[in-house]
Amino acid sequence: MARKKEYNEEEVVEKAMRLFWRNGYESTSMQMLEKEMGINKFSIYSSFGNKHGLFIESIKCYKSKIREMFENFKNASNGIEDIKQFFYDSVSSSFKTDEQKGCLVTNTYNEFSETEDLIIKEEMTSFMDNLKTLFIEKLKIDSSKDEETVLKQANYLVLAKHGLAAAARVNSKKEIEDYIELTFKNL
Amino acid sequence: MARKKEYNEEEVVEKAMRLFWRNGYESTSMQMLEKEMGINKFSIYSSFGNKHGLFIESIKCYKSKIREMFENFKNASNGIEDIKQFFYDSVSSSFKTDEQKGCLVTNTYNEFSETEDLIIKEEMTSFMDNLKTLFIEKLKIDSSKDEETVLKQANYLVLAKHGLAAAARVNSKKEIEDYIELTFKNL
DNA sequence: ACAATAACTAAACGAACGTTTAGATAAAAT
DNA sequence: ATTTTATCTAAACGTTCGTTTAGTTATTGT
Repeated sequence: MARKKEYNEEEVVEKAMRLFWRNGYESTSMQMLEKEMGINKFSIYSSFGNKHGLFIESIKCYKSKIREMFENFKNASNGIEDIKQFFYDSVSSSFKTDEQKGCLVTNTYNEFSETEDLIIKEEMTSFMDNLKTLFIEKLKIDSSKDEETVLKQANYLVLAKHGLAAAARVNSKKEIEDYIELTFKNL
Repeated sequence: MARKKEYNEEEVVEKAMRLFWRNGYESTSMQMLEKEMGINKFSIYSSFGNKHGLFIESIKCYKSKIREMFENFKNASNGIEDIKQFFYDSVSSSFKTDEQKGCLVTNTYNEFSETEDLIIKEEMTSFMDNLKTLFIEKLKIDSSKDEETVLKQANYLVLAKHGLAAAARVNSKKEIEDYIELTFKNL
């Protein structure tokens, strides 16, 4: 055998994730990643293959970080009120620090909207489909709604969530809260 | 004197604008611009200084292209119904061709959200402030609304418009129409 | 103690970027 | 017709990018 790694892969990938979250994929250079992760290029390449591989791991890391929030959402039983709480939760990290903006998955969805990167596409689609299914589930708790209304409102909420994540990058807390309140006014 | 330019600056800047609109600023290279504009690098630099200067001119070109839509909106007198029509108008160009996605200003707003580029910031802010003022104006036509409600709804609409432009890049026509319809049910 | 080998540092790679420059071309002014 | 000068083509500039490679260091098993 030989010497051991001086870093923990899970730890450094979380640091990479935060950097990608802050700057996006293209704007984050290997040089910046070296500095942020505290290890050098050789180590990054030997652990993650290349920049793309590191990014995929970063997205998976992000997903696991927000899994708890998703579980809370899934297990709640107040219907629409839970969706609203989920909206608030999903922007709360933007308030806590002013470094992480919006949602990494949504940011990526926008940055890669014109790309043909199938791996990224799959990660995005699974996230969005999952979200829509959860919305439908919550909306159906109100049994007075017919199927068509549920689907329409689910579409609406997915786009609203998407827009919210985009807006969270540039708008103020007050503007965002006004937006969430009015979004749920009529559902 | 000497020979004349073989190209028209207004014409080539419009071609550049379409390319920036399609790909964003960073992803559009001078090489792509050469090809799309039909002139070579030297001509671009002598006419617009540099890539940044060309981009600023492209944004101005975009703004003048949508000015007509803004004028129609400004001169209409049906209040909220006009805002709704403006939302439909602002995504209609995404339907006509599937090349231009969303709104160039909003795309730029997102791409440059972390930058310190003051010229771009100013172009974005003036656009967004202008939009909000117009929304407030239209909302006030309904005199039963108090000031606070008007401001709250204006915030809501600005974010909804922002989100719509983001969503227009990735979502289907049906999803977008559902979104617009439900957005205005909350007012 | 020593050989084996994984993990480290640091320099270099080719490609692409935005930008500049040198030289050929063509049109207006004299 | 000749000179002047703006516009053209095309090659080269210096940087930065993601990636690879050569060589050093340190830890483990024998």
